[in-house]
Amino acid sequence: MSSSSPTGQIASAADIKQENGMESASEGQEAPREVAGGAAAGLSPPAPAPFPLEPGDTAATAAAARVSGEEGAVAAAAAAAGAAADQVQLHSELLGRHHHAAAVQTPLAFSPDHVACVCEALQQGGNLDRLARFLWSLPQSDLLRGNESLLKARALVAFHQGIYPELYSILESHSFESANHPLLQQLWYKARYTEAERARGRPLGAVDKYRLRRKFPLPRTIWDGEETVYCFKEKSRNALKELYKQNRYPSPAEKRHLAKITGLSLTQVSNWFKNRRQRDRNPSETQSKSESDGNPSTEDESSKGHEDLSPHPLSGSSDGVTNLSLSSHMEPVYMQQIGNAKISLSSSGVLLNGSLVPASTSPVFLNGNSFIQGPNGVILNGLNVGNTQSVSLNPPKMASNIVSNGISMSDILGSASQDVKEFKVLQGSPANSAATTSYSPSASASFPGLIPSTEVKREGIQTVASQDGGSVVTFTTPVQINQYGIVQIPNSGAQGQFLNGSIGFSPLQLPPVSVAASQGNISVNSSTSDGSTFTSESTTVQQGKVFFSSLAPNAVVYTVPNSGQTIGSVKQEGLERSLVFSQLMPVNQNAQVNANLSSENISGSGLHPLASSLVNVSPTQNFSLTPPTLLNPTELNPDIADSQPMSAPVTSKSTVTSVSNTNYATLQNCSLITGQDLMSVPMSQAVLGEIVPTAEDQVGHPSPAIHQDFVREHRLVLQSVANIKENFLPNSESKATSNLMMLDSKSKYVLDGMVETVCEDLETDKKELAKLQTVQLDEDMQDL
DNA sequence: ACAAATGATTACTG
DNA sequence: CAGTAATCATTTGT
Repeated sequence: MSSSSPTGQIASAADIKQENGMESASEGQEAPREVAGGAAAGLSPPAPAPFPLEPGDTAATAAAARVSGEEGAVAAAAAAAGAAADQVQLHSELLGRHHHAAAVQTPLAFSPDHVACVCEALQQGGNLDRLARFLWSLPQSDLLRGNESLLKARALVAFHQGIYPELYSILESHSFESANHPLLQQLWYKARYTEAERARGRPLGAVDKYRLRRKFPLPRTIWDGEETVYCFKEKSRNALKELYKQNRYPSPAEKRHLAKITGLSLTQVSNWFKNRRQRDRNPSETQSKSESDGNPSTEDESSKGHEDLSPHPLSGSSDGVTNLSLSSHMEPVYMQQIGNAKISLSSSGVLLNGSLVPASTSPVFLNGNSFIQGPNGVILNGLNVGNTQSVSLNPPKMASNIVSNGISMSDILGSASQDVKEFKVLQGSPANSAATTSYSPSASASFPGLIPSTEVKREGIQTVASQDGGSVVTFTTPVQINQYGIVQIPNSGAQGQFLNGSIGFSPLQLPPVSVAASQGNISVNSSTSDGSTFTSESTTVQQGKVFFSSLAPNAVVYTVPNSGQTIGSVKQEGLERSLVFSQLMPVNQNAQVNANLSSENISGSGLHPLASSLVNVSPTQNFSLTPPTLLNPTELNPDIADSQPMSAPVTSKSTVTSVSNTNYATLQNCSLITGQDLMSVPMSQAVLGEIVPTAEDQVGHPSPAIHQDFVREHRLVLQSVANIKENFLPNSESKATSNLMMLDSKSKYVLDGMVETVCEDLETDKKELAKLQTVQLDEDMQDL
């Protein structure tokens, strides 16, 4: 068909659609908001007490609340932020003046991160006027210049105020993270529509809008370039056709698999088949005769899909562990939006198994099957899972949040214009999909083919991983994952393998950073396809911002490249803001990063909460996790363990932890602003026991002993929760819990979801801004 | 503007 | 709950 649109720019429609909507359709339209809200509500409550955070920290509180998803909390946070905004002004001025001065001294200064947090909070709160005022008050400092949160805020304000040229300028001048694309795209189109409406004095029809979209394609700065036709990506459609050819009535399992592969929701897949059958049945009506006269079905295929059809284009790949790229494009951001949903997280963070870790840099979510992208972060979720399944994140909740970036997004946008509808859709779609959740179910999907791949994958996985089902993923160096869930490992012949079949994220690419690599760490950036991202970030990366590795099913390890040192500490010297995990290596040598997740079934639902939490932005800031390591018993030695603590520096209050669990490990943390800006979280080490998962034992029980020790030694809390699932992944109900913390029997707590993100800015750090004391900020916030 | 293509929705059935 | 048929709404092409 029209398939080919010209390369470049056209297509934006796709995105729109997604946003707008057709997708949303079935699963439940309105659900989204509610879901989000509802879920959240339950969760938050508990949080406060346990938190290590300091009492007075309003910001922190707000953040926490937000994380939890509770609306009220959010509102409160927003309010606080709003209040803060005024004061911030003053500070910001000071900041402007003194920013050179060491942070150390300046008592009143806000770091870019803080500014970003405030921006995010105000955005979420929907308080655009305040946001505008806040922006006005900011100094034109270089420090703030490239701050994405700030740019986003400026774009929102410009939109809200109807200053479209400025809006366009902002959107075109900076490459935004994919997580922010949905929102920014909305602003872009919405502004175009509004201008056109004003110009012609009458409301626009669907066709008019379509024309405008074509006329004003999205700039690549806010669009990954993925094209879609009638809402579906061509690849997805091809996969559907393939299966249809073989079987017009796919079983639920097949549909699920297809959904997973294509990134469409189960409903969409079902609708597609339904429509297809209907149209084949009575060609006269709908269908054009063109296709086939007689036998639509058969013919169709032949006619349409020649290429694909016969050979299985996709299928071949299935086996391939390594690379495949199906179609030409690699990395669209939205790509698969996970089928159901696209989730965007506002902040940055990483979700590992359900837990979040705030990452300063860029986040990616790797989920078992699906992947969610957040603005910055990545979630690694169960990468695969053993037997049954992977962990899935349910989008639903996430969705809501996501959207949320703002809860209020809609509000915001809505206020500006009438078409709330559109936005609504946006939100809705994700949510809906989420609801479906279907993704997870099956497990792996490695490949699109029509093949019921599950089996295959599993095998692979299990093998590698432990039997728990947890699988391990290893990347050697740069890894790329394509939409279909295949991971590519470029360089190396390495051994890196992705065991999971499930992982699917499209967009992620891991840049080959020499530095990182050398150290054995990998950094993951979420970048859009544009090279730009990477480029720019390279620095960051090198500094060690990132990465994660994971290990055993239980444990997760993060590694930080930077220092070189292995174990020990990561102090953060240079890095102030980024998170750093120190490293450790995972079991595999090869692997630089390992992610393990566990498997079993985690139901998607459980994750939701987490996800949701991510979404929010919170004032987190930088944090660093120190020690990472985790290791296997083997690998870890006590020594290491000891050492680590030291590293943990300074400051602050941190918290965090990781949980190991059998089923999955969670890492989370939270951050908050600390006096120093950094939080350090020591992680644990050994926590989980062995990396190797051999047994299910682990699954069942984490090794207590270790924990205890560990714990004691470090303040960290690591816990393994025996039933994480229960706690974490409970059904929808439990979501509430998630945010929070879990106490373990020993009374330690774990923070989950704290993260948040607002701090995407960490990047700004590159510049190495001075660290401003945040304390002040905190205080301010408190005051507020 | 018109028409075709396509995804989604609704009502009904088994 | 899955199928079918009818129908709507949007996307896309002319």
